[in-house]
Amino acid sequence: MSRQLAQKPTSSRYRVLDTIRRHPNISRVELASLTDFSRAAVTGITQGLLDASLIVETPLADGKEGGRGRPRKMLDINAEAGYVLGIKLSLHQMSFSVTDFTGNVVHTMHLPFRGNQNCDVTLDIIEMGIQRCLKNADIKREKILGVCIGIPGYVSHETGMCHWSPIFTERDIPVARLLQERLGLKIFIENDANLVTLAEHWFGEGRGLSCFAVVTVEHGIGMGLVVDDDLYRGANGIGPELGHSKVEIDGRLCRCGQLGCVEAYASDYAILREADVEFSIDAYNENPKAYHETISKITERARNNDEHLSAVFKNAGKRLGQAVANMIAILNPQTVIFTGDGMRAGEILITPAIEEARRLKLSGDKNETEFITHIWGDEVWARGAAALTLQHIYAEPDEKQNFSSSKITGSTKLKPTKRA
Amino acid sequence: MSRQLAQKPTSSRYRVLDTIRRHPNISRVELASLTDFSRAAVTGITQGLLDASLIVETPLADGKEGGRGRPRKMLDINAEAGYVLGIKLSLHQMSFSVTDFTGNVVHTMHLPFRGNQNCDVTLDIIEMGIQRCLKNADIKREKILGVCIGIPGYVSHETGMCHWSPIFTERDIPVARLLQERLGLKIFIENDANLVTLAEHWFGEGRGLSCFAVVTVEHGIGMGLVVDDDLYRGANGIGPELGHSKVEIDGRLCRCGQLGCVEAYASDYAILREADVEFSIDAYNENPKAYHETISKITERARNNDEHLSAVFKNAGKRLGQAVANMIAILNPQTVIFTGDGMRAGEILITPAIEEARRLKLSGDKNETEFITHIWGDEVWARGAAALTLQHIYAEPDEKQNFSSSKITGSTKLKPTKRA
DNA sequence: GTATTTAATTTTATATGTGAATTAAATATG
DNA sequence: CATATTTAATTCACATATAAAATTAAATAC
Repeated sequence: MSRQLAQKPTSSRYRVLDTIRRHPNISRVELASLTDFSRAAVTGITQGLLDASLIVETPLADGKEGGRGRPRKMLDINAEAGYVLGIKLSLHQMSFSVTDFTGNVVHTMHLPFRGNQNCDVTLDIIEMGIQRCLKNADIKREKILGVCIGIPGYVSHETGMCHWSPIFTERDIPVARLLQERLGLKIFIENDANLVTLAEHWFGEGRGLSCFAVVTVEHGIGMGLVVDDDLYRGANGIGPELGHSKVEIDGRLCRCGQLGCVEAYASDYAILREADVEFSIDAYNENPKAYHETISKITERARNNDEHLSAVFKNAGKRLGQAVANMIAILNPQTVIFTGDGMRAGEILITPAIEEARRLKLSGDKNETEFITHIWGDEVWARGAAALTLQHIYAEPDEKQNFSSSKITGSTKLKPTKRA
Repeated sequence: MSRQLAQKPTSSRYRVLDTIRRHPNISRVELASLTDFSRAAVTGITQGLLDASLIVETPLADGKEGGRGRPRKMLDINAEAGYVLGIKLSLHQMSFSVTDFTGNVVHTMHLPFRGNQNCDVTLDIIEMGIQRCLKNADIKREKILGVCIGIPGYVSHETGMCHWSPIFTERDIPVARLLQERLGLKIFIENDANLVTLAEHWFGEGRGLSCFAVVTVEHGIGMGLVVDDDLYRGANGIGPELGHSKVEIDGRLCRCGQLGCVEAYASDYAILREADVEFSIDAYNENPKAYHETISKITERARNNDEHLSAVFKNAGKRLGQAVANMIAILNPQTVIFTGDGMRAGEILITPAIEEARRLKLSGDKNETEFITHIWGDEVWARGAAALTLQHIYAEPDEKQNFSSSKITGSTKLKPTKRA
């Protein structure tokens, strides 16, 4: 069991790279004060990173006027130091994205796909998709530092196992190991909501926050949690969940078989059910495309003041707010970020949710939890996949220069043989 | 703002001390393998700890037969390396306990006390109590390594501030600083539920678990959470809570002013209310002793099959179980430990709670959350206070032998006058 | 009594860091 | 315009923590 990133990494290399990432166009002196390293140490560490081409010296950015004294030499992450392949599995398609070393998406590709198939078939498609994506993006395989796959369901990042997912018919699949054997690339897997959460932390509304929750509203209600600047992964690597907390004991039937889960009130299938649309709970699996179209149609009608439908959305929102209020009452995060496809419904769902969550909040509470809604682009999960992979790359030890090569590399950098 | 233990400590000293604590009567070789230090490093580090008298060499414990080869020299925490003073503030009394360096309680003392008084008065009593407790225990002040105070309410360990507590009339009191100034001792403060949680982690049912929740049932419903072997302290240092999560939207009135909180169903005042006892919500503050006696009486009657009362307890338990089920659905901890004074009600409250929590659990879930009930002794919080203080002591750097004492102090430590 | 085994320590080497002094490269000033 | 000043970055000397290998220590097995 190759433990992946069991501890939050604290190597000097990680700290410096992470600080440069969060403060682009930074000087060594600023780095020293932000990282609490001495200037001397920063010189050494950045030299190593420059040698490895992970960072580059860049001109002083506009607006940062230089005063007196020796001008600062600014540093930045080298976007071309390598690339990350992010893959998202969902029930109706696979998405492939290549991001550069700063987490920017440089190429995206979608493959049609029917989930809930045999594991080998799915892995075949993934493998094929990776080849095609790299070819389309015109990126050499050697430049890929890692592949990260976002999977809905119970996924343990640490062990690389997928314990259960709607994507696979089997349980407990060692996805990371199997793909590593097929491809010879570093493979990471993670729950899809966690990837979104990580993306918010690195690039989105969670920047600078050390304790916040993300609520994703889509086909189901997902959740991610950052605690102490780290993803909360719960026991056995199974992270936090919101969808199956109860908003009404023994209430509506949920697709999990339980009664009263918030998903049974606020997810898209629950909304369809309340809207009296003739879709069964399994309709999504049977024809995801038609399903999505129906959702869009209904959302549009609710927006246009269809009385019944807007009441349905409002009530779904209230129920979501109740679940979120409970989560806040328990965890007291700084901020709750709402995101996901369901945000397309916009105010008709989220405004009632936030109102209800505020209404149920302990009054007189000093530390007000802040609510943010964030309509994500399709590439958010890919940036999360990049962030997760880059965390690992940042944490790797410097690869020592192999001085034994051919050329007599001159004296400049060679240490004089120790002890005269 | 002196940050207290912002990061989980990882100094070699901490790792070794913590490992010895968790594995009493351990040899250096075992230490090396458990800590991942080399044997050489362990020799050095333990030597330093022996010099500082924080650990001692002890004879091989029974049952650990020595085979061939050089016999192991076993190590243990030196119980007499120093003492910790733990103080618990509650509305009707203050408790003072002295624990030794292993966290064993060596002396306990209670002072009658009426909470909700002026801060200065309370601090006076604390100061007086500390003096008296040390005298009674016959422990010299110099042997006290730190004082840790458990306070109900919103307490930030990191800043030493008490933002709100039923104990004080004022808000935002820098308790740690004020007492430090009065006493010249290291002062730590922490939420009382967190101390119980820490005690479970170090000494109780949480040993060896890295992610578990503690639910305390007393006058209110409290909660503590250990994530990744560390106390979860939420945003602004305000930790997790369970009491004000809702089990019925717009249900019963809670003393917090909200409707439907689990406290309004399962705490002792809620039980009194349901039992139709003529106690107001404020009765506790007015006469805690009589209040406790009433609770005991009612509990006894319910145990003896008073039909109405046992239904009241059963329903309270179910409500508690519903809140716990939601907490589990959200956080997915390995284990939930029930504890607190309310455990005296025993099966008539907790059995229905656990049954209800199990009933509402996502079925087919691989990782079953385990439920444990733990009837604590009165000294649990004191051991938590000890654990918290010892964490800090463990993390301190070794105090270097001061070689400069009498002999020719000379130039060694003096900085040369700047710039020759 | 000697070989073997296991534990602990010592020795030597190395990595990583700090603080002080130095070097570098600009602006400010008389 | 030469020089002082300022700020950034680097180099140097030293401290510390750790590991790997060799050595010493203390027991049992034969």
